[in-house]
Amino acid sequence: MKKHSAVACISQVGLFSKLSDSILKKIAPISTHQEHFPKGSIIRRPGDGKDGLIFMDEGSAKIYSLNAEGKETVLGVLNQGDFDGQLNLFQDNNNENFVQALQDTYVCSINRKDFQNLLKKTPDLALNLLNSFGQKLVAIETKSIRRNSMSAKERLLAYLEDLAKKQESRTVQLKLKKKDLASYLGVTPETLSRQLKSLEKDELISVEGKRIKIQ
DNA sequence: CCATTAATAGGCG
DNA sequence: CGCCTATTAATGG
Repeated sequence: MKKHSAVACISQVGLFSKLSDSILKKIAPISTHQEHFPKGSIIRRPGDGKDGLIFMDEGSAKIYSLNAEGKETVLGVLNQGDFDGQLNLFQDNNNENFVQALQDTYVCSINRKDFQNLLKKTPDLALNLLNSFGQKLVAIETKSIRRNSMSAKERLLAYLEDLAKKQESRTVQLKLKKKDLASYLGVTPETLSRQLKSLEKDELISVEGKRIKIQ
């Protein structure tokens, strides 16, 4: 395991990144460091009694929920520096989502009460939090619009373009299994498989397993 | 290895 | 496009 610095962990989280060192040093001692989750293990589950914010120090995770029939709906992916669990910062109830490690993952967390106290004393952090919420809202909105107005093929391509921008490369690496990506995009795995083929035939992309090159 | 899960293919409504 | 079934590929123990 790599050497872990509390401040280093926190400073790479987008939510905290613009804060001054002196504030980071205040956050570090009250956050929990550093929990390891092996690939496939569940980081959060409904009713686990854990509250507060989690942030990804290393690795990635998927957020999903289960419907009444036990089917999984993938809501999103957490990558290094992302955070989740904000909802229960403001209420006592746990939300109904699962978070599962996609690779061996290290997670830092801060509990609700500590975070709330910190928020009161740190206006900059409150502002950052507000901005982060705004970004999440925009992301959810984008996803919703795509779902309603774009074909599966267009949605897939738009997703890949987003990923290319995020990963800063025309060759993207899927973190999700294709069946999970299908769930995220709101299509069946069969449809995803066919659309990938179709995009390849259009010479818009080329696929090698989970590596996809965008032309 | 074997067993399970994931990915693909083809047919049909 | 989703659903179903069959086959193949990949994964994990």
